[in-house]
Amino acid sequence: MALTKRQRQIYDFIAEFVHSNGYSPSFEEIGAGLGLSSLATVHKHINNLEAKKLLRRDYNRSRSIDVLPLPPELPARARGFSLDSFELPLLGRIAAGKPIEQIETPETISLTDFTRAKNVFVLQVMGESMQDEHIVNGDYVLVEKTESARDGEIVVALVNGSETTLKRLYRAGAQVRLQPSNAAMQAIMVSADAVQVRGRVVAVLRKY
Amino acid sequence: MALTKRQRQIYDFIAEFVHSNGYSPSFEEIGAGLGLSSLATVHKHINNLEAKKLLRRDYNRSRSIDVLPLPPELPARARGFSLDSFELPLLGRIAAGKPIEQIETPETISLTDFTRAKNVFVLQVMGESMQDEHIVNGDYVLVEKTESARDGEIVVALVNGSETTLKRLYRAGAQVRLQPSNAAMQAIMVSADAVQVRGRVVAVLRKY
DNA sequence: GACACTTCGCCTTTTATTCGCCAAACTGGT
DNA sequence: ACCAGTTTGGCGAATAAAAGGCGAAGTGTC
Repeated sequence: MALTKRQRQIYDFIAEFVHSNGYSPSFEEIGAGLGLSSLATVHKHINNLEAKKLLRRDYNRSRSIDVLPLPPELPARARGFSLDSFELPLLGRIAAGKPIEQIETPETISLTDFTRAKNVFVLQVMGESMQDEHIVNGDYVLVEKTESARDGEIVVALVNGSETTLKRLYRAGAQVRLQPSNAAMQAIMVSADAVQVRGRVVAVLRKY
Repeated sequence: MALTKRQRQIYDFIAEFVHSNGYSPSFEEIGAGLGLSSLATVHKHINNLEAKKLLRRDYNRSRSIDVLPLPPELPARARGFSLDSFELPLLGRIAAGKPIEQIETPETISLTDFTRAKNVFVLQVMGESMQDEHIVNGDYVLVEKTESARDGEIVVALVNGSETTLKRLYRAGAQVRLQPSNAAMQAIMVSADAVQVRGRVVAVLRKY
């Protein structure tokens, strides 16, 4: 009993609404958000979603919708994911205290840049070892799988076949310096052949 | 049994009051804080919130309201993924010096969380005003367009109709505190009606 | 006896329910 | 490939019920 596209949109809209407002939307707001002019339509959708156990609500109660968790997700591979346009408008630049500087030619920022290569994976960072780099506990790093890295790049490295770490890599002759980005921590010097590069960090993502 | 808009405001007001005063408000203070002239109205709201297990109090006792915690919000992961979504494998967690902790059930991290609402735009951050937040010069912030924001969220705000800034927003009665995340900078206090929220930051992205 | 909470009746606004009707999208069978 | 039947998605309007609000009089604590 899977969701239809439209049901999916309704569910997403409600979940998003609750997430950002802290209370549930009225039928009218749902309709407005999805371009529906009749509350009857909204009502029908809500009933369907309730029957599918994705929402719960009290009869005739205003704003009483509770969003229930979706059933566990299928592995991404099994679904065939599309790399369709994944672009967000880049509206301008901002600095505290100054108005937004409008950009003449509206650019977009594409998140597909990262997947084009198709050998990108994500790691969640624990701890504060990269704090001087402004990468903090809980952040996600997008890592491009590669065996080579250039000097100064942040890499995921396997040291002595056992420890995997996230550090900046600098070559120094036959040696390699793995430099953490935390003033309180020490760099590690190891011979080049004891280090295997697993990938390099191409982006950092933090969700609020 | 979700909250209505007004109930949410009442709850937030009481929680904020207790947080900043250390004791709970009288019905009159609640009424004054929310523009209610009748204590009967306040009373009704308190009863409703009590029925929803968000407050607890003793019958007929002054200032006896206890604020109960809100039910936990669904984690983003449990909320959304769309079928044409675009996801990257989340392989594990990493902390400098420790091996990658493998995740039992390979999760994925979805970037479509951000586009679902479809009213997301991007701003590039200039300057160091958010450095304590680990948002630095050149980073991109993904901003969800919205007029309302909850306490403590990072928002894009228009102040006095002219200045647009990126700050954390805290309500304090009829005033609003805009808090920069840089110890060297001062917070701004302005009356609530001089501030327009343009959007709230949902994610930070940094490209290398 | 203050003061703060409670209860009552009544009103307005907001929100949900339901009914009938139609179009488009899927489903299964020859 | 086509037809029939079912589900899904959609409209507007009339109806009904919560939710939000008021003032005033009553009641319980300190």
